[in-house]
Amino acid sequence: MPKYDPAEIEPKWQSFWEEKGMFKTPQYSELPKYYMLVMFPYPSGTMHVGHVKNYVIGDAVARYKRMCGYNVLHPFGYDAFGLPAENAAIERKIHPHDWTMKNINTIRGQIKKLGISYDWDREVITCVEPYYKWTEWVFLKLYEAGLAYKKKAAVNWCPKCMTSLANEQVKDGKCERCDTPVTIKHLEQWFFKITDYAERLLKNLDKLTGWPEHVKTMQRNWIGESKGARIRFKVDGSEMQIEVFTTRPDTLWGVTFMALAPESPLVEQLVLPELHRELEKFLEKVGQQDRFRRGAADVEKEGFFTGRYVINPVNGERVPIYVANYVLMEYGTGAVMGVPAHDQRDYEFASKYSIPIRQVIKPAQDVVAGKAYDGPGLMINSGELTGTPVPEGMEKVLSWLEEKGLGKRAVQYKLRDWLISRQRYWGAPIPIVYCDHCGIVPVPEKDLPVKLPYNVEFLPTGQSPLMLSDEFRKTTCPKCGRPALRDADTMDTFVDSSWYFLRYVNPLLNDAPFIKKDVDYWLPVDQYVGGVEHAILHLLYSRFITMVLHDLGYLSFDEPFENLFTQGMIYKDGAKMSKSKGNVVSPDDMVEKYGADTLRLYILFMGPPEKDAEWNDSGIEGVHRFIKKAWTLIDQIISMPDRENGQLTQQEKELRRKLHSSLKKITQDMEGGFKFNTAISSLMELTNTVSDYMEKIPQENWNISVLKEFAEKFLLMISPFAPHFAEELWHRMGKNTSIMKEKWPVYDPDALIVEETEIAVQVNGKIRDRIKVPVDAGQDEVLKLALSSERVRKFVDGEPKKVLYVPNRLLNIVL
RNA sequence: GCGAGAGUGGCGGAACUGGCAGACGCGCUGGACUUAGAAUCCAGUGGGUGAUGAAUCCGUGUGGGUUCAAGUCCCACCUCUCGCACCA
Repeated sequence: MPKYDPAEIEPKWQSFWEEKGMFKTPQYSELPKYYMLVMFPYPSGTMHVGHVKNYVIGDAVARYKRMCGYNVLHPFGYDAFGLPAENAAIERKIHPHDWTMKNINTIRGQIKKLGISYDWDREVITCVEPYYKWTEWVFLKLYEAGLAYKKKAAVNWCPKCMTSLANEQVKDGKCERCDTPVTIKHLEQWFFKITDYAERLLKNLDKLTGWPEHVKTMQRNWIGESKGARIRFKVDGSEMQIEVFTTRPDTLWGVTFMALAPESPLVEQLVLPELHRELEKFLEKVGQQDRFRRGAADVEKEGFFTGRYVINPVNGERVPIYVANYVLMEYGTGAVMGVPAHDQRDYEFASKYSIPIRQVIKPAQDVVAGKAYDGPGLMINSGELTGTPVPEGMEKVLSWLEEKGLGKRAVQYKLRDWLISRQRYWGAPIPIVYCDHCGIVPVPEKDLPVKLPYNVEFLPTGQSPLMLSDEFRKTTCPKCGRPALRDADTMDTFVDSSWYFLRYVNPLLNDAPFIKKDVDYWLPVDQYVGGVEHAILHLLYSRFITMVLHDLGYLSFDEPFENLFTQGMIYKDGAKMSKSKGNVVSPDDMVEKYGADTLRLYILFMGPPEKDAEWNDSGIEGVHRFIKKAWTLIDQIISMPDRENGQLTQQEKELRRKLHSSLKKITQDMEGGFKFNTAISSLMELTNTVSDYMEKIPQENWNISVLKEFAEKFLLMISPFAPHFAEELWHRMGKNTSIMKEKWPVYDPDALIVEETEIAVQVNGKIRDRIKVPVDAGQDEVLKLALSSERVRKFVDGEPKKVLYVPNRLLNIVL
C-alpha cells in the first residue's frame, strides 16, 4: 500500500491540469455563468498563509460551482502599482518595476503550488502598459464627463511617503500605509467628483443584499448623510449674508451666536478693522493646531469675536459672530448657527465666552444640568410655534423658511471628493498636458498610453519624480502642436484597482478596455472575497467607477459586486503576521511539510472563515492526520475486488445513511454560504464512521459496493478542498476523467429512511431517558414505550397533566 | 459618546424554524505496538457529590422574565472586538 505522499502527487496533478487547460474559462457557454473573484494582492513581498486564506476560500467556491454545472470565471492578478511596492523597492535599492515583477513571479509560483484553479490566461497586472493604458482611459472618461477636475486645496500630506493622500487613506490622522502623522499642504491636485454620486452610493446599499451588514454600515457612515436646511442670516449693517447648514432648524429660536471656520473667506471681510491685528494672532494660533487634533472632541474650544452681528430671521434678534476652531470649512458652509442649549459643542463654546444659553426645546423629563439637551420635546420660547412637538415643528419651520425665501431643505454629506494625484513615481501617469496657449488639454485616446519611463530618479522628494524627466515632461500640445508639459503626478493605486474586475473579461484586448457584450455577460461579480480593510476604500471607489461607466453607457449594470464575503485574518502568537515580528507562517514551508491539500483543509477548518483565527501548529497536524487516515482507508477500499452482496444488513444501511446524510449536510453547508469548517468536520465524522465499520466487521463480510460508493462520493465531496488528493485517488479507482469535470453528487433520500429512531424522554422538562421508537410513531405509542422505562417511571408519579411530543425527537411528560 | 458584532469545556469551535449543549479538531490522561523514539491504533476527557459503579445535581458573561422546554425569544446590566467620532 503506497503511503500518502503529497510531494509526489501534487506537482503531478498541477501539471496535468495545466497541460489539459482545465482551468481555462470559455468566454461563453450554454451553462449559467458564475464570476468568482478574489481581491488581488499588492505584490510588495511574498505571501504568508493569511493571504492564502482568501484564495483557498475562493478556490473552494469556484471548484464547487463548477461541479454544480456553472461556467466559472476565476481569475487572478496583481495590484502592482503604488506606494506599498514602491516603498519596499526603495528600501531594498531596487527599481520598483524589477522588484514588483520579481514578486509577481514568486507569488504566482506560490499559488500554483497550492493548486488554485485560476485561469492564468486572464492574469492582469496593473503596472504594465496594456493595462494602465486603460486606467488612463478611465481618467479621460471621467474628465470628459466633468467628473475629474483640478483644484488647489488643503490636502492630506504624508511626510514620509512624500505624497498627498485621499481622505479615505488617512486613519486617525495617520497615513494608512506607513502610520506617519499626516500634515496639510496646499497643492493643486486632481480630484474625482465622487460627491456627485454620494446619494446613489448610499441608496444603492439597500439593494446590496448579498453584502455583510457591517461593510454597508461602514460605507453609510463614511458617506455620512445628514438631512436639514440651509438658512441665510443677514449681517447687521451690511448687505452680506451668511449661510449655515443645520439639522435642527427647529432650534432657530435658541440661536445666540454665529460661528465661522477660521479658514472661511468671510472672516477677513467681516472683522472690524480695529480687531484685525488680534484676529491675525488668533488665526495663527489656531492654524498651528493640527487639523486632526482639532477634529477631536477633547480639544479646547477657542473663539474670537469679530465685532459684527447677524440678524436671526425668525425673531429679528442680533447675535454676535465669532470665529471658532471647532467649525470645519470642509463641511456644510463653513459657518454654524450656535444653539448652546441643544448642542454640546455650542454649549461648551458659549459657556467659555459667556454667551447666553436659551432653552427652546422642553424635554419630557428633567435632564442633567451642565449639558446640552438634544433629544425630543416641545418647542418653547419659539414665538408662534411654542408648544409644538419637535418633528412637527421642524416641518413648520422648514416650510416657513422656504416660503419666505430665507432657506431651504438640504442634504449634506461627509464624503469629500477623491484626491487622486500622487507625487510619486510608481503609478499610472495622468494623461493631461499643460499648454501655455490651450491650458489644460487631455491626451487624445489614440495617443494612449502616456508611458511611465523606466530610467528616472524615482526617490521621493516631495516633488513628482517625473518632474525631473525632460524626456517625459516635454511634449507638444495635442491641440495646437506647440511645446507643452505633461502632468508629472501619477494616479492613486486605487484608481487602478477600481476597474480591474472588468479587465479580466477581456484581458488581452488592445483597442478597448473591455467588450461591452462580454462584460455584460460576466458581470456583476457573483461572489467577491476579500479582507474588510477595503470596506470603504476599494469597495467604495469600485462602486463609484462602475456607476460612472454605467452612466456613460459602457456598462449595463451599476453595481459591480453582487455578493461580498469578508474573510477574517490569520493571527500568530496573538498578532498579525509580519516579518518584523517574526511570526510569519509561509505557505511554502507548509506545502513542503504537509502538502497543499493539508494546508488548504486546515485553513478552511480553523473556524468560520469570516472570523479571525489563530494559527496553531498542532491544528494543522490534526488535519494532516485526517487526510492520511482517509487516504489509507480509501486506498484499501479501492484495492478490494468487487463482489456480490445480498440485502443490506443493518450496519450497512447505517453506513449508507451516514454517507448520504453527510452529503446532504455538506451540500447545505456549501449552499448556505461558506460553512467550510462544519463541512470538513462532517467529512471527518464520515471517515470515522467508515473506519469503525471496517474495524468492527471482519474483512470477509465487508460490503464492498457500499464502501466503494463511500469512496467515490467522499472524493467528490472533498475535491473542492483537497483537489490533488481527490484527483489522485479518483484515478486510482480506475476513473479516467478528471474529478474536476464530475458533477457534485446528489444524496439519495431513500438512504436516509430509518425504521427506528432514538428520542429523548423528559419528565417536567428534564431528560430522564433515551428510548428507541419506530420512526413516525404516534404519541400514544411513544408514551407507552416511555412509561415502560424504569428510569422514566421512577419520576412519573400519578397521571401526567400534559404530554408534549415532537415526532422523532422528544417526548415531554408534564406532571 | 454613536453604530455594528460577539461572549459556550484547558483551547479552536458545533448545535435546523426554541426541542438530547459541547459535534469535529487540538490538548491532556491511560493503554497497545516498539530496545527506544517517531508514526499508528484503542479507551477516556464540562464540573460537582458518589467509590472506579448505579445514581444524582449544577452548567452556554450576569440578573430577571416568557415557555412543558431557552445557548437560542423578551427586559436590564457587564465585558470584549471592530468601525465612526467637534460633520453643526
